Parts: sequence; structure tokens; C-alpha cells
Amino acid sequence: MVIGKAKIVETDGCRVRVIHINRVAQAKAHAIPAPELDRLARTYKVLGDPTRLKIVMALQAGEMCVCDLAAFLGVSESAVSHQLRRLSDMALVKKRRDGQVLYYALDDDHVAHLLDIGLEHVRE
Amino acid sequence: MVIGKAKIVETDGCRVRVIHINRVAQAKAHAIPAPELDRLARTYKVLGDPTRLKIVMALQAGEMCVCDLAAFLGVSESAVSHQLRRLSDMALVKKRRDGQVLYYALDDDHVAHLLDIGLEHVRE
DNA sequence: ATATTATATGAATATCTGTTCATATATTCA
DNA sequence: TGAATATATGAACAGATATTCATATAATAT
Repeated sequence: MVIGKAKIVETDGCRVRVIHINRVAQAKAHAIPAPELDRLARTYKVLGDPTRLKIVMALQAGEMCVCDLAAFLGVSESAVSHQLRRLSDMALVKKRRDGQVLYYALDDDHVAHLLDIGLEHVRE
Repeated sequence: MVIGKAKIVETDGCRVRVIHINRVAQAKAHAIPAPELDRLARTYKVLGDPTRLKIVMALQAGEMCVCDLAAFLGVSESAVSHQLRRLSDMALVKKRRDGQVLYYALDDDHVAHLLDIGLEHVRE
């Protein structure tokens, strides 16, 4: 069944309009596994908040403790702690304890690299 | 005024707890301009949604039109169009018209690079 | 011109998210 | 042990967001 250039195909019991059916098949064949894509999306999302991004940008110059980050950002220490947890969940930062003080740092060089490439794109 | 190791300092009329005051000053001094940081955050945020991320990942293999993307993703063409606009706003994709059909592609090599580094981190 | 196709846009809504406030845990020191 | 400091966590609420539906615009063909 053809309407104009697009074909109507059956996918999972739903009729869908398609123009380049082989291109769609190729995209499906080469798609990365859903769990990996989801994790990648969550990683970018975590960097996609100004407060959290300010944190990791600041950590590029070296580790910082929670209250200093709060002072730097101008938000409550509780808010910083909540955000550090989200960064930590995605393995973007790691922590080191020294007595009562917890020092946070970028988890590895990938993170700094990711920030550099993003900044390059924004400055283009 | 000192409580334990932390100092209480006055910033913008608010009392704030600080441990390494010079590290905070350094972070403030080296912080990138707010508009740039905001744009960077919005860029990551746009990549931080599974639907949009699937779109740009698919576009790594070459341009696609709106209805094919909708077929690939299993969502409405309207939803795809809305998301393409957000990707376009952040200069992550560009479009090319051929008759009635609009073909979307990654805007430049930075974007593909950004995706590669992110994927590397996730796979670590 | 009119009908058809391809995509875009606006409104509406259900869901998600970041902050604050109050409270809990962990570490040090007296 | 008990008090003080540093950070974490849970609940709650205001603001953001992704999708759908209905409608609008743009391009082609008859």
C-alpha cells in the first residue's frame, strides 16, 4: 500500500509511515543496546543542570569539599549533597574522606574530556 | 569568627560556611562566563533524553527524514519534530530540504565526538 | 486553484526534577 | 560518653518537560 512516496508499514501491530525503509532497518540494526543508551542519556542529563555542571567544572581544577562547593555555588550544602549523589551515581565524581571532610573529585579523565569537547562545541 | 575548622564568611549579605577559602576564590576566578555555562548545560540536557539521544545516535550513520525517524523510534512524527527543534536550537543537528522532505544530520564532527566520548565513559 | 503529502507548532497534561527544610548519620574532640 | 562538626537523606513543593492531539504551514502534483 503506497501513498505518495511514503509506504505504510506494519510495525508491532501499528501502521507507520516510512520513506526510506532500508535506512530505518539499518538504524535499528546498528542501534546500541537499550540499557547502554539509557545510561548514556542519564549521564548527559546529569551534566545538563547548571548547578551540577558548575560543580564538575570547578572540580576540573582539583578536589573540593561539600561546604566549599556550597559556598562557591551560593546554594545550601544539602542541595550540593543531593547533586553530588547524582553525579556519583553516574560515576562522574568520586569522593575521598579525610576526617569529617569529604573531598570530591572528577572520577577520571573521560569526564574532563567530555567537558572539553562540549565547551568546544558551544564556543564554535 | 571560627567554628571548628570552618570559617563563616559574608558573601552577598549571607553567612556561609567555608573550609578552604582560597580554593573557593580560585573556583570563582576560573569559572567560565554564566551565559557560556548555561549554554553548555542546555547542550548536555538536550542529549540527556532517550528519544533525542536515539535520534543523534541514528544520525551518526547518516541523514534521515522526520517520518523515518518516527518509524525508527516508534513515536509520533509530531514528537520527533518537537525534539528535532530542540536539537536544532543547540546546533546539534542541521536540516536539508529536498522537495517536501526534510533530511536531518549531525551538525558537525564535534557532536559525533561528544557521543563517542560519552559512550566510552559509559562502557568503562 | 485544489488536493495531497511532509513537517511544524500550540495547547494541554501527566510526569519528572531541583531546591528547601527538617532530621539522621558519621567523625572528631573534650 | 557527650557535644560539635560535616555531610547525607527523606518529604514536599514549585517549576520544567515529553508526549499527544488538533491545527497550521510548506511543497508537490493533478
